[in-house]
Amino acid sequence: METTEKLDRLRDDFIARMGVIASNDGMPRMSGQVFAMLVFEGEEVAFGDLAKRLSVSRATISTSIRLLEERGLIRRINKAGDRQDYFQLADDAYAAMTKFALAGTRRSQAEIDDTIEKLPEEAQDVRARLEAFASFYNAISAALEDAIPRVTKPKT
Amino acid sequence: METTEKLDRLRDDFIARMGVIASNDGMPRMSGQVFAMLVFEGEEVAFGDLAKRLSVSRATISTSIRLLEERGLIRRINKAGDRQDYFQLADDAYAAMTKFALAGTRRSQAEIDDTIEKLPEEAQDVRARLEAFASFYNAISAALEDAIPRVTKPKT
DNA sequence: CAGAGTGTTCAGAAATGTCTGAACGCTCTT
DNA sequence: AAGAGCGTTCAGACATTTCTGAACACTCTG
Repeated sequence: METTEKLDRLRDDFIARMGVIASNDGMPRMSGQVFAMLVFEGEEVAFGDLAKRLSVSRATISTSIRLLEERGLIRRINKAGDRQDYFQLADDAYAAMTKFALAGTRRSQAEIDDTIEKLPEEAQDVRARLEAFASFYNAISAALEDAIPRVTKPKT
Repeated sequence: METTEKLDRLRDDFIARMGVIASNDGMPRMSGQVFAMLVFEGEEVAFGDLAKRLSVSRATISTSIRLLEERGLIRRINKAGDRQDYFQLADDAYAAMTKFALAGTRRSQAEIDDTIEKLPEEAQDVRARLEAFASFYNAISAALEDAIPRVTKPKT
């Protein structure tokens, strides 16, 4: 068997799995697959190739890419003399991913804190329980924060 | 205004928000709402009351509860002389939640590692990129692991 | 300037996820 | 035994998310 063919099968399998993982994490499956493709390839991949190799319409690629760009996970490259857009993993994709998760836990904590503030004085017991819940999100946030430097690409 | 009414409004608002948070985290909205209700109430809540106060069928409560029990977030209580089941937050609900998230990141890492193992020798560059991806999940896993003791309820 | 190629948008189709109502097995009461 | 009340299951209704195809604006080429 060709080593190229083998790599192709492996890549497709990898992409499929990452799609599932993405959708478990509350993210569109397709965005996970685009991300996986870029991880696997390393080199810049053209917009049109993404659609072709993932067997999906250009419209879908467009919206998937918008999400990934918004989160700072990929970057768009404009090659001079080529009308197509190319894409590549962002420099600090993993740090960006962690920061995004962190923003989520912070937001959750803020929602709880907001409820706590509105509680009447008498509801001491409710307050204590909500504070425990908020502490949980706080601990997770702290953990993610600690992780950021560890996932950040060391400067070369 | 009655302080009880105010609490009721606050509770409903809290429950609604936690439903949204749950669904953002890739978990059924209803499970998040049941969880929120139990956090807010503190005391045991009857199966029937959950359905009534969340305006949802008993079937829905049954499946929501199954999920929460499987994840170790709540516990079921059988009161002698009462045919209804009651529910309460599990002792270490937040630790269980963290462990569940940890299991997810570990699984993701394992999927990547599995692909890495199958890579042919020649594909050094692909290997390096997948390893970076796996390291990311590894760092997050480590961070969550560190968080477990911090979210665990201190023994009284 | 006409034509081909690009990425984006959006209404609607398709797929997926979630909720319900009815049927069921169980236990307790009468 | 019969009946009432409980939690579970599952097919189907419903709602939401995700994908597509067509229309569009833009740019480059001939």
